[in-house]
Amino acid sequence: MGVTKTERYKPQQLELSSMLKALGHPARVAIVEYLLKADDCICGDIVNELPLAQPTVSQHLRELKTAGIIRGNIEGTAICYCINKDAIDALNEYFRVLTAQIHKKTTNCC
Amino acid sequence: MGVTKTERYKPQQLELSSMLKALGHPARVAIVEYLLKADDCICGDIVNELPLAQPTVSQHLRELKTAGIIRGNIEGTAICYCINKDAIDALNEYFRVLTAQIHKKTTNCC
DNA sequence: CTATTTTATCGTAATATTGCAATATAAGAA
DNA sequence: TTCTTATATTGCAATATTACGATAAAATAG
Repeated sequence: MGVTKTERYKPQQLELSSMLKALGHPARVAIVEYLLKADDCICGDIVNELPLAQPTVSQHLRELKTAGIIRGNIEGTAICYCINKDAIDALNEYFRVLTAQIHKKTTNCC
Repeated sequence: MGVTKTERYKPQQLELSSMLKALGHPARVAIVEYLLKADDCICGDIVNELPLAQPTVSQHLRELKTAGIIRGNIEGTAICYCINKDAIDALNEYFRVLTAQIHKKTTNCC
Protein backbone atom coordinates (compact mmCIF):
# COMPACT_ATOMS: atom_id res chain seq x y z
CA MET A 1 0.00 0.00 0.00
CA GLY A 2 2.87 2.40 0.63
CA VAL A 3 0.85 4.01 3.37
CA THR A 4 2.00 3.94 6.96
CA LYS A 5 -0.72 3.62 9.54
CA THR A 6 0.51 6.42 11.75
CA GLU A 7 -2.16 6.06 14.40
CA ARG A 8 -0.64 2.74 15.39
CA TYR A 9 2.53 4.17 16.89
CA LYS A 10 3.63 6.38 19.76
CA PRO A 11 3.98 10.09 18.95
CA GLN A 12 7.63 9.87 19.96
CA GLN A 13 8.24 7.09 17.44
CA LEU A 14 6.44 8.99 14.70
CA GLU A 15 8.37 12.19 15.38
CA LEU A 16 11.71 10.41 15.47
CA SER A 17 11.16 8.25 12.40
CA SER A 18 9.98 11.28 10.47
CA MET A 19 13.26 13.10 11.14
CA LEU A 20 15.34 10.01 10.39
CA LYS A 21 13.42 9.42 7.20
CA ALA A 22 14.23 12.96 6.11
CA LEU A 23 17.91 12.16 6.58
CA GLY A 24 17.49 8.79 4.90
CA HIS A 25 18.62 9.98 1.49
CA PRO A 26 22.23 10.70 0.50
CA ALA A 27 21.32 14.01 -1.12
CA ARG A 28 19.73 15.21 2.10
CA VAL A 29 22.70 14.08 4.17
CA ALA A 30 24.90 15.96 1.69
CA ILE A 31 22.76 19.09 2.10
CA VAL A 32 23.06 19.01 5.89
CA GLU A 33 26.81 18.43 5.69
CA TYR A 34 27.17 21.32 3.26
CA LEU A 35 25.11 23.64 5.46
CA LEU A 36 27.37 22.71 8.34
CA LYS A 37 30.59 23.41 6.52
CA ALA A 38 29.43 26.65 4.88
CA ASP A 39 30.77 29.63 6.75
CA ASP A 40 27.76 31.84 6.68
CA CYS A 41 24.41 30.37 5.87
CA ILE A 42 23.48 32.38 2.83
CA CYS A 43 23.12 29.27 0.88
CA GLY A 44 22.08 30.17 -2.63
CA ASP A 45 24.64 27.75 -3.99
CA ILE A 46 23.35 24.50 -2.56
CA VAL A 47 22.22 23.60 -6.06
CA ASN A 48 25.76 23.93 -7.43
CA GLU A 49 27.08 21.68 -4.70
CA LEU A 50 24.80 18.79 -5.52
CA PRO A 51 24.70 16.49 -8.54
CA LEU A 52 20.99 17.13 -9.00
CA ALA A 53 18.76 19.48 -10.97
CA GLN A 54 17.41 22.58 -9.23
CA PRO A 55 13.82 21.35 -8.81
CA THR A 56 15.09 18.15 -7.24
CA VAL A 57 17.24 20.02 -4.76
CA SER A 58 14.33 22.30 -3.94
CA GLN A 59 12.21 19.24 -3.24
CA HIS A 60 14.82 17.75 -0.92
CA LEU A 61 15.12 21.06 0.89
CA ARG A 62 11.40 21.13 1.45
CA GLU A 63 11.45 17.64 2.91
CA LEU A 64 14.21 18.56 5.33
CA LYS A 65 12.27 21.68 6.26
CA THR A 66 9.00 19.83 6.77
CA ALA A 67 10.74 17.37 9.07
CA GLY A 68 12.24 20.26 11.03
CA ILE A 69 15.86 19.43 10.21
CA ILE A 70 16.55 22.77 8.53
CA ARG A 71 15.09 26.25 8.53
CA GLY A 72 14.84 28.79 5.72
CA ASN A 73 14.93 32.56 5.89
CA ILE A 74 14.21 34.86 2.99
CA GLU A 75 17.20 37.14 2.37
CA GLY A 76 16.28 39.45 -0.46
CA THR A 77 16.38 37.48 -3.69
CA ALA A 78 18.04 34.45 -2.18
CA ILE A 79 16.94 32.17 0.62
CA CYS A 80 19.13 31.40 3.55
CA TYR A 81 18.90 27.84 4.73
CA CYS A 82 20.47 26.56 7.88
CA ILE A 83 20.44 23.61 10.21
CA ASN A 84 17.89 23.54 12.99
CA LYS A 85 20.11 23.06 16.02
CA ASP A 86 17.25 21.77 18.16
CA ALA A 87 16.43 18.93 15.79
CA ILE A 88 20.01 17.69 15.61
CA ASP A 89 20.31 18.04 19.38
CA ALA A 90 17.22 15.88 19.79
CA LEU A 91 18.60 13.20 17.47
CA ASN A 92 21.93 13.31 19.24
CA GLU A 93 20.24 12.88 22.58
CA TYR A 94 18.17 9.97 21.33
CA PHE A 95 21.18 8.03 20.10
CA ARG A 96 23.20 8.94 23.17
CA VAL A 97 20.57 7.38 25.43
CA LEU A 98 20.08 4.43 23.08
CA THR A 99 23.82 3.72 23.04
CA ALA A 100 24.07 3.99 26.81
CA GLN A 101 21.19 1.57 27.28
CA ILE A 102 22.63 -0.92 24.83
CA HIS A 103 25.98 -0.91 26.57
CA LYS A 104 24.27 -1.46 29.92
CA LYS A 105 22.71 -4.69 28.68
CA THR A 106 24.47 -7.86 29.75
CA THR A 107 22.45 -10.35 27.72
CA ASN A 108 23.44 -9.90 24.14
CA CYS A 109 23.53 -13.08 22.12
CA CYS A 110 24.55 -11.63 18.75
CA MET B 1 11.87 8.19 -10.94
CA GLY B 2 12.11 6.72 -7.46
CA VAL B 3 15.67 5.65 -8.14
CA THR B 4 18.55 7.25 -6.28
CA LYS B 5 21.74 7.74 -8.26
CA THR B 6 24.06 6.25 -5.64
CA GLU B 7 27.25 6.80 -7.60
CA ARG B 8 26.84 10.54 -7.12
CA TYR B 9 27.51 10.55 -3.39
CA LYS B 10 30.34 9.83 -0.98
CA PRO B 11 30.41 6.27 0.43
CA GLN B 12 30.10 7.74 3.90
CA GLN B 13 26.89 9.56 2.93
CA LEU B 14 25.46 6.45 1.31
CA GLU B 15 26.27 4.28 4.32
CA LEU B 16 24.82 6.76 6.78
CA SER B 17 21.65 7.55 4.83
CA SER B 18 21.03 3.85 4.35
CA MET B 19 21.04 3.27 8.12
CA LEU B 20 18.90 6.33 8.78
CA LYS B 21 16.46 5.30 6.10
CA ALA B 22 16.12 1.91 7.78
CA LEU B 23 15.14 3.73 10.97
CA GLY B 24 12.88 6.11 9.06
CA HIS B 25 9.71 4.15 9.71
CA PRO B 26 7.84 4.07 13.03
CA ALA B 27 7.49 0.28 12.94
CA ARG B 28 11.24 -0.11 12.65
CA VAL B 29 11.87 2.37 15.45
CA ALA B 30 9.39 0.37 17.51
CA ILE B 31 11.24 -2.85 16.71
CA VAL B 32 14.57 -1.42 17.83
CA GLU B 33 13.03 -0.04 21.01
CA TYR B 34 11.45 -3.39 21.76
CA LEU B 35 14.72 -5.25 21.18
CA LEU B 36 16.37 -2.85 23.57
CA LYS B 37 13.87 -3.32 26.34
CA ALA B 38 13.58 -7.11 25.97
CA ASP B 39 15.62 -8.87 28.63
CA ASP B 40 17.08 -11.63 26.59
CA CYS B 41 17.06 -11.39 22.86
CA ILE B 42 15.12 -14.49 21.98
CA CYS B 43 12.62 -12.44 20.15
CA GLY B 44 10.01 -14.71 18.69
CA ASP B 45 7.32 -12.36 19.91
CA ILE B 46 8.20 -9.23 18.01
CA VAL B 47 5.15 -9.88 15.86
CA ASN B 48 2.85 -9.77 18.90
CA GLU B 49 4.33 -6.46 19.97
CA LEU B 50 3.59 -4.68 16.70
CA PRO B 51 0.29 -3.64 15.14
CA LEU B 52 1.22 -5.32 11.88
CA ALA B 53 0.76 -8.68 10.19
CA GLN B 54 3.56 -11.22 10.40
CA PRO B 55 4.80 -10.88 6.81
CA THR B 56 5.00 -7.11 7.24
CA VAL B 57 7.05 -7.44 10.41
CA SER B 58 9.32 -9.96 8.71
CA GLN B 59 9.85 -7.47 5.90
CA HIS B 60 10.74 -4.66 8.32
CA LEU B 61 13.15 -6.96 10.13
CA ARG B 62 14.88 -7.78 6.89
CA GLU B 63 15.29 -4.10 6.09
CA LEU B 64 16.84 -3.42 9.47
CA LYS B 65 19.11 -6.42 8.98
CA THR B 66 20.17 -5.37 5.48
CA ALA B 67 21.06 -1.92 6.78
CA GLY B 68 23.10 -3.50 9.57
CA ILE B 69 20.97 -2.13 12.39
CA ILE B 70 20.07 -5.56 13.78
CA ARG B 71 21.44 -9.09 13.59
CA GLY B 72 19.60 -12.39 13.55
CA ASN B 73 20.71 -15.74 14.91
CA ILE B 74 18.86 -18.98 14.35
CA GLU B 75 17.89 -20.56 17.67
CA GLY B 76 16.16 -23.83 16.93
CA THR B 77 12.68 -23.11 15.66
CA ALA B 78 12.80 -19.44 16.52
CA ILE B 79 15.13 -16.69 15.41
CA CYS B 80 16.92 -14.46 17.85
CA TYR B 81 17.13 -10.88 16.73
CA CYS B 82 19.16 -8.24 18.48
CA ILE B 83 20.54 -4.77 17.99
CA ASN B 84 23.90 -4.40 16.29
CA LYS B 85 25.79 -2.37 18.85
CA ASP B 86 28.35 -1.18 16.29
CA ALA B 87 25.73 0.38 14.03
CA ILE B 88 24.09 2.33 16.84
CA ASP B 89 27.52 3.38 18.10
CA ALA B 90 28.34 4.70 14.63
CA LEU B 91 25.10 6.69 14.46
CA ASN B 92 25.66 8.02 17.95
CA GLU B 93 29.16 9.13 17.02
CA TYR B 94 27.93 10.81 13.84
CA PHE B 95 25.35 12.91 15.66
CA ARG B 96 27.74 13.64 18.51
CA VAL B 97 30.26 15.15 16.10
CA LEU B 98 27.53 16.90 14.12
CA THR B 99 26.10 18.48 17.26
CA ALA B 100 29.54 19.56 18.45
CA GLN B 101 30.29 21.20 15.12
CA ILE B 102 26.96 22.99 15.00
CA HIS B 103 27.47 24.44 18.46
CA LYS B 104 30.96 25.61 17.48
CA LYS B 105 29.54 27.71 14.67
CA THR B 106 29.17 31.40 15.41
CA THR B 107 27.38 32.42 12.24
CA ASN B 108 23.89 31.07 12.49
CA CYS B 109 21.24 33.27 11.00
CA CYS B 110 18.18 31.12 11.64
C1' DC C 1 6.15 -40.19 9.02
C1' DT C 2 2.63 -36.18 10.24
C1' DA C 3 1.53 -32.25 12.96
C1' DT C 4 2.85 -27.88 14.86
C1' DT C 5 5.39 -23.68 15.31
C1' DT C 6 8.06 -19.98 13.57
C1' DT C 7 9.79 -17.20 10.11
C1' DA C 8 10.46 -16.15 5.14
C1' DT C 9 8.95 -15.46 0.49
C1' DC C 10 5.65 -14.59 -3.28
C1' DG C 11 2.27 -11.96 -5.42
C1' DT C 12 -0.28 -8.00 -5.58
C1' DA C 13 -2.73 -3.50 -4.67
C1' DA C 14 -2.29 1.11 -3.00
C1' DT C 15 0.56 4.75 -2.25
C1' DA C 16 5.08 7.26 -1.89
C1' DT C 17 9.51 8.73 -3.60
C1' DT C 18 12.86 10.31 -6.88
C1' DG C 19 14.21 13.13 -10.59
C1' DC C 20 13.64 16.43 -14.12
C1' DA C 21 11.67 19.61 -17.85
C1' DA C 22 8.65 23.21 -18.05
C1' DT C 23 6.77 26.85 -15.91
C1' DA C 24 5.63 30.04 -12.20
C1' DT C 25 6.76 33.25 -8.66
C1' DA C 26 9.26 36.80 -6.18
C1' DA C 27 12.52 40.34 -5.67
C1' DG C 28 16.01 43.34 -7.01
C1' DA C 29 18.61 45.64 -11.25
C1' DA C 30 18.53 48.40 -15.25
C1' DT D 1 8.47 48.86 -17.05
C1' DT D 2 11.45 44.85 -18.58
C1' DC D 3 15.34 41.89 -17.47
C1' DT D 4 17.69 38.96 -14.63
C1' DT D 5 18.43 35.88 -10.75
C1' DA D 6 16.94 32.63 -7.28
C1' DT D 7 13.76 29.48 -5.72
C1' DA D 8 9.23 27.04 -5.86
C1' DT D 9 5.58 24.48 -8.06
C1' DT D 10 3.44 21.52 -11.50
C1' DG D 11 3.16 17.46 -14.09
C1' DC D 12 4.83 13.28 -15.22
C1' DA D 13 7.48 8.76 -15.77
C1' DA D 14 10.11 5.31 -13.43
C1' DT D 15 10.78 3.02 -9.42
C1' DA D 16 10.34 2.04 -4.37
C1' DT D 17 7.74 1.26 -0.21
C1' DT D 18 4.10 -0.48 2.67
C1' DA D 19 0.93 -3.88 3.92
C1' DC D 20 -1.16 -8.29 3.79
C1' DG D 21 -3.14 -12.96 2.26
C1' DA D 22 -1.46 -17.13 0.69
C1' DT D 23 2.02 -20.17 0.74
C1' DA D 24 6.63 -22.08 1.47
C1' DA D 25 10.46 -23.49 4.26
C1' DA D 26 12.81 -25.12 8.33
C1' DA D 27 12.99 -27.04 12.71
C1' DT D 28 11.11 -29.54 16.55
C1' DA D 29 7.31 -32.55 18.79
C1' DG D 30 4.64 -36.46 18.85
